[in-house]
Amino acid sequence: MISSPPKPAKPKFATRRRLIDATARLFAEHGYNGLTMRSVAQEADANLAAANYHFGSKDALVLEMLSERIQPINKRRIALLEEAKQRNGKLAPSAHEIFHSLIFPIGEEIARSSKSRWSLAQLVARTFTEPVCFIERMHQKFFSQIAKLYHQELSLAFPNAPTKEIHWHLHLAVSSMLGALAQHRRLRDFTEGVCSEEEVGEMINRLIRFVTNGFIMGINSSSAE
Amino acid sequence: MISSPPKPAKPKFATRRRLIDATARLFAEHGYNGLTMRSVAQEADANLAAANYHFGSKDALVLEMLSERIQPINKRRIALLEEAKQRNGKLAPSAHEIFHSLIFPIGEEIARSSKSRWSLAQLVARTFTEPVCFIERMHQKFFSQIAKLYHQELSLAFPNAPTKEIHWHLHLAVSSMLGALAQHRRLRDFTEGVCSEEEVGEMINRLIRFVTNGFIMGINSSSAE
DNA sequence: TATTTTTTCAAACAAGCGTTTTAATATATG
DNA sequence: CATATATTAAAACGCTTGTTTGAAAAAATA
Repeated sequence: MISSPPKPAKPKFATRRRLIDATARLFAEHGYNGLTMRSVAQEADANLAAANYHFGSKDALVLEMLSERIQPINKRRIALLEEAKQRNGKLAPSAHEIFHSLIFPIGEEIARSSKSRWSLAQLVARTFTEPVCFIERMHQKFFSQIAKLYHQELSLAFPNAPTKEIHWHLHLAVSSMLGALAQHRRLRDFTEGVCSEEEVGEMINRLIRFVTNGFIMGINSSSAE
Repeated sequence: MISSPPKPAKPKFATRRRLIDATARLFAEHGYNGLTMRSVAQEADANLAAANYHFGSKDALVLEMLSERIQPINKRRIALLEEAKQRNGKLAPSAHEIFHSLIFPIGEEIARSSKSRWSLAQLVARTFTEPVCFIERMHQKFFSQIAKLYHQELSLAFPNAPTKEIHWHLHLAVSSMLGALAQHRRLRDFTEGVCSEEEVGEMINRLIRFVTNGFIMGINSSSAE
């Protein structure tokens, strides 16, 4: 018994962890209003009061969960963008590289979250659709700066395109990305079983090409005019 | 007083009307779970029990509202599609005509609903995002057949493209449409005031071109390979 | 080991939910 | 006008919500 582990896998913050993970799953599936403290407690196998003890309120719990899931994705986006810029030397990254850096990180995270794979896709999409005002504010805090960055980068890639055109098409591209993430779980139904939502990588690659094509064609036809 | 109106604008179904309209506004803004019977009653300037009296339940009320708003759009879609087919004679409609018939009717309805213009855009988008199961079922009833129709039409327009590719790209196109509708109200913020959400017609036209380009380029590169 | 701090747990709180009930009122019909 | 029907209105019904409480249990510290 001497070789028994000195610290028996101490579950110090285990409850906190389980609460956040349960919140992520339930928020993705039911949205903010459909998520209840009791459902979180049950899903996390914790007491009803645990969430309020650890986070103070429902809002704070959801906010904590969202920033934990979204911040890494944004960091990876910026990293991939920098990578592409350095790879190309002084040349501006191509539209495909830019949209790859925008969309690919979400695919990575979806693949990483082993169980209930496409719940993260729903979660990201729901961040944009949820009407609760504090989520809107948070999303603005998380995404307004990164949107500015992408607009800037696309302006360098398409120096002849008017600023307004870039704004319009970037908006369409981002909206398409979010729509595709939100609708991903319906892929099988929508295609009558021809396509499966298991193929996350394929969907991400197709999505990147789709918005890249839409963007390039739209920008070119507007500046050619 | 002889010329007084014989029927003083009898408000027979006026309450019913106001209840449905209020439900549409509140459902678009807050979703199913965020919509309460009390908020509907207040918005419609009616008694709390009125909605249950006229419709029986919250579910029935929302269902009635949804079918009333969505069915005309679908009918217009089919009409525009038929129109394009007859205009082209034996030739299959182009991708642009097909996606025009899919997306344009929503723009028409948004323009028709004078006040709170983009609430219908949110409503349509929410129909696809809402997690409540009965809405999913209803949406399936309303949209599965029309999805089949569009797949069929696109197969005629692109006879060399594999069925799976058409399914994938149609799914991406529809997702993009829904994403753009859901995000439309954020256009001004997202573009830092450069673009305004008032320009519904412009956004619809841009959206049609965007998804048409994404679809055509994707399909061509897949069948060329 | 004794004591302090942190975490869990069951129970209860007021507030809001959809729905029902019952009576009053307006409208249409004979 | 009288009577039957349709609609409105206020109050209450159980039930669920987020949050709080106070004591028990566990963990950490000394």
